[in-house]
Amino acid sequence: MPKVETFDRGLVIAQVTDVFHDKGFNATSMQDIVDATGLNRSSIYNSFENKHNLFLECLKTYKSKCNTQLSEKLSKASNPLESIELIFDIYILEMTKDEQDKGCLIVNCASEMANHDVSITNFLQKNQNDMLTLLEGLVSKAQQDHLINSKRTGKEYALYLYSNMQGFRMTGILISNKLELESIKNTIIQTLI
Amino acid sequence: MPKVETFDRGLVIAQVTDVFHDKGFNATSMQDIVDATGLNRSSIYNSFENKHNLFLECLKTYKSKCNTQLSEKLSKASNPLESIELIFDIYILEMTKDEQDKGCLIVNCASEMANHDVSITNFLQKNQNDMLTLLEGLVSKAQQDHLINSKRTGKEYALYLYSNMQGFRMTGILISNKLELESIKNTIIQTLI
DNA sequence: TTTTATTTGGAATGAACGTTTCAAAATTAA
DNA sequence: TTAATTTTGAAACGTTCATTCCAAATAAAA
Repeated sequence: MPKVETFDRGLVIAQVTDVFHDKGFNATSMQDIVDATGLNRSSIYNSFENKHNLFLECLKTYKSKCNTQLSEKLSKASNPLESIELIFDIYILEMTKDEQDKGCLIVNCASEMANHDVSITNFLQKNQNDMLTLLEGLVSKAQQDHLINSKRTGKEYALYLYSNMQGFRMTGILISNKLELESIKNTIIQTLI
Repeated sequence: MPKVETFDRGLVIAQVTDVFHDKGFNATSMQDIVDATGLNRSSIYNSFENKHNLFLECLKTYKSKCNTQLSEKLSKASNPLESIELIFDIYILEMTKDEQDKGCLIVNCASEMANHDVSITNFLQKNQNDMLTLLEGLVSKAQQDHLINSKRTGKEYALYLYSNMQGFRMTGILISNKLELESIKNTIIQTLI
């Protein structure tokens, strides 16, 4: 019976994500979103409820796309230490692609909205847990293979790497020099070996 | 001849900084600032020109207060490696003081506004240079005293530490567990010794 | 083809935004 | 005490904000 959505939901989310990624949540207006998508206001509200929900959906899609891209690349690594290195290589590639980086949507969101909005904070907590679990798995496996030292537990190194990933993404906003970024990466890895 | 400002400019800046620190630039309204200071709109505009200028002044005051606090504490360190450790200890103290941390005003500002506003970007660049210079000085001195290894140059370790400081401040927004934060700090330092 | 459910276009909503205006109040130098 | 100069208070400015409304357009089901 009903008329059906004519637009490509995935494309729209991608377009909106670009805007949010560039300007952040608060500086992005509904008008910006209308302009970026070419959709009518009504269609946006009809399909995404409101700005907040739309942002949350962008966040979730961004996360799952990052995870997909990550596991694709990591599958090509020959060992878990190389996997960890690859994570930073992916970031370096992204940061040096454009002259100035927008940082990580999720890190930026944490800086802007953590502890202010319940649903956002929940998302960030869950994202953090997922990342820590992934990292701990990699570190533990690498420690079993004696690729990473055992001065600290897998949990501790996971936390260290997680903190470094956030710092790395922040640093990349102002520094886009490949050599400097690679130096940071190598120093981070140096701790593990 | 003139009537003179009756309010304490330093206090007002401190009050406004609290609001900006908590909510960020875009989510803070002039009404929030009026409420926080008890001043009249006119007085604010008369004394600080506009919201943007006011924010910039908060940012600069925040930076210089941090630097003052930093050099006070660092002067008590018995050697440059201890100084570096103290930097992270100060952050840990701040992060665990309140249940949930607001992060670093400057890191948050970088995430929200870098590469969007010229005067802000200039401030951030200058702040980054100052921090890197300070860190390089500490590392180089510590290397001369054989407190820090020479696997990498002072510049490289400074960059590593700078990136880690940003990550540390971001991590502290969601994690306020002292043991976890100390573990991260110790792992960061482990690289140097 | 008609019915039914839904998406659209475009205008309108009221609230909140940063900023301005201007007369009144205040203070110091003359 | 007067004159000069600035800060205040309170209201108003025009603009933009997120969101809503409703009629028109649309498309699948009957």
